[in-house]
Amino acid sequence: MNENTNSILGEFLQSAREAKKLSLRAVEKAVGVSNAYLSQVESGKIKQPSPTILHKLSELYEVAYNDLLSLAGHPVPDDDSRESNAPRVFDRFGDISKDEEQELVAYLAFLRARKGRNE
Amino acid sequence: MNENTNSILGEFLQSAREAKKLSLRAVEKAVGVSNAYLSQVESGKIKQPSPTILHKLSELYEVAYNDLLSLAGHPVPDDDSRESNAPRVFDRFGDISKDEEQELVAYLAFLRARKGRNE
DNA sequence: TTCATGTGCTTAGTCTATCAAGCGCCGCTA
DNA sequence: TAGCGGCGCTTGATAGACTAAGCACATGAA
Repeated sequence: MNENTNSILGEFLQSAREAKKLSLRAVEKAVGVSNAYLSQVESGKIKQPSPTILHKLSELYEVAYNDLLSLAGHPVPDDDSRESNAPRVFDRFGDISKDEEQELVAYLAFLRARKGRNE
Repeated sequence: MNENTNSILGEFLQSAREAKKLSLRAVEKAVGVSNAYLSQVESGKIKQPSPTILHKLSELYEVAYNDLLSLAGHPVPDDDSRESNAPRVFDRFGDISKDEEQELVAYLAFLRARKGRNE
């Protein structure tokens, strides 16, 4: 009950990294996650890396983000958004009212202003 | 710098809960998340609840899990299918980055949640 | 040989999500 | 009036994600 070398997520990530012929430090440089942490994830010591980190790795390794989410034990969106017939809040970006459009425009301006200021 | 009390995720979740006429303790009972924690999420004190919790809430409140992920700032798996009918509304801005699009989607959710509550 | 650089790994610490316990405030009903 | 049960909220503690620093081993030059 103690030794967990069997982390499917860890093994999967290690395979993907080696397939790309990348060292832990190369990955650290590429995605901004410490090699120490990556090592622990691959060895199964860390069980649930955040979606943010999984997303970065999925892009680097060119594997499906959904798969990593699933392997990490996070709920995967498409899986059961179909199962429950929850009304989608955005049925698609499609029908946006004039008011909403105006607010979104303002908000986008705000986002860009803020981004320009930091960094 | 930031003492942010305005959390879009928090307001959205509060709107959804009140729309269902549920107390924090009722939600606690339903999904197994402490009312203390729910209170902090709604007030914006907690920034990034785990996908697992967001998923449970999305089912209870009958809102899209993807939307909650987005509001919480977690990467959302790309639905490549909707790439094609990207919102015409934003054409005037030229290119919108993925990040920006995600923030706009989140903000739209917030707008609509707020409208629903004041109605 | 010696030095330099790259590798995976360990450890100590920080930060934050999450919970258990308990507070004070209401609206009841006896 | 007292008391009860539900309400939102605060606080202290715990667990686990994540990093900085450094260790030990390897390779390959000078």
